[in-house]
Amino acid sequence: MRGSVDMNFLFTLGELHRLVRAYADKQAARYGITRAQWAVLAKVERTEGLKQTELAEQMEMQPITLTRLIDKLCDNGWIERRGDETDRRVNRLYLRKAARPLLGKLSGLRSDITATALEGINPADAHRLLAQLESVKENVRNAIQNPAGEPPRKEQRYG
Amino acid sequence: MRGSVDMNFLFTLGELHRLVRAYADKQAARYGITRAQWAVLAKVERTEGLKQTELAEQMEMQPITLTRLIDKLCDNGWIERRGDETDRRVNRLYLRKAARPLLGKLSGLRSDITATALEGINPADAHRLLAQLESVKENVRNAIQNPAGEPPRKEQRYG
DNA sequence: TGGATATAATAAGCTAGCTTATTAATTCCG
DNA sequence: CGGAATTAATAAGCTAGCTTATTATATCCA
Repeated sequence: MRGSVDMNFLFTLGELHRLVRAYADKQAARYGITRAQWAVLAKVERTEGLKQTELAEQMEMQPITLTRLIDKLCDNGWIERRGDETDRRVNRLYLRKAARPLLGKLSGLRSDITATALEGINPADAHRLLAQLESVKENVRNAIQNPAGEPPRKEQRYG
Repeated sequence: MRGSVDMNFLFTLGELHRLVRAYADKQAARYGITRAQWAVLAKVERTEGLKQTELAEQMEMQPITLTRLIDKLCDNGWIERRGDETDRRVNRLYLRKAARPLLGKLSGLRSDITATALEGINPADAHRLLAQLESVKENVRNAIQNPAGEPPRKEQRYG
């Protein structure tokens, strides 16, 4: 039995997230950016040319949530939307030069925050922790897509 | 070096939290409550008579955030505020009878959600995972209270 | 070919976080 | 005692999530 684990996993995650967000937002505010916007910027850095829907899916968020964050990143001149050449519904996202110095600073900040958060946990354990979090993510993603009691649906297609 | 861990901890936590919140909120909506309100209700169940400030501190949230959640729990008749007898600034929180059946259902739901999330992780590993998350919480709480570069301040007192 | 359906992005309005400021009550101490 | 400082709770207004609905464009198939 998971007994005592029942008591805590759901709410511990929420409390931890609240603390980490507060801490990261406070640090990132020095550079005029929030943690949520930073996450988007980091994804665009890693994979330029993504569609908004693709990015939203990768970040486990709804497209409308992403739209607002992108609005702010564009307002600050860090990224830009470019229309897709063959599908006029689609925007693709690219870095602008102004983002470069910021990205350098954020890279160092990410290391600092991670080191602070994981202090006292040895590298092997930290690695396993991350892997377990990814595993939990996968479990929850599956549960959302295939709710218990409903048969798993096939991939939807046009038509 | 933590190398690859740098890449992922901060944002993985955010993505996991988003997924779990979406999942838990969808489940809890069947009972007319949100996950955030549920967390407050569960704390009050465990420790009746808490002051709002004490509860906010335990939940790692700001008092004003808690005020709003309590408003809704009171509106629904699940808890009530009672003035402290010796300090008229203070509200203390108590369950109302109407919360009992709800709490029973939520208890089962919590087990289900935890089981879903931690599927495939054996109990010993799940236990260690929880302990590590608590440890990370402690690290971040300390970092917020004693920012690097500033000397740790003594406990503040009246006067 | 053209209507039904699907998709991409966004708008409106909600919850839940936050910071900063306000009000009422309490405590400290000169 | 009485003023200064502190604390408890809340208000106002922001960010970032969400659901539901809208608009424009693209695809499928009869």
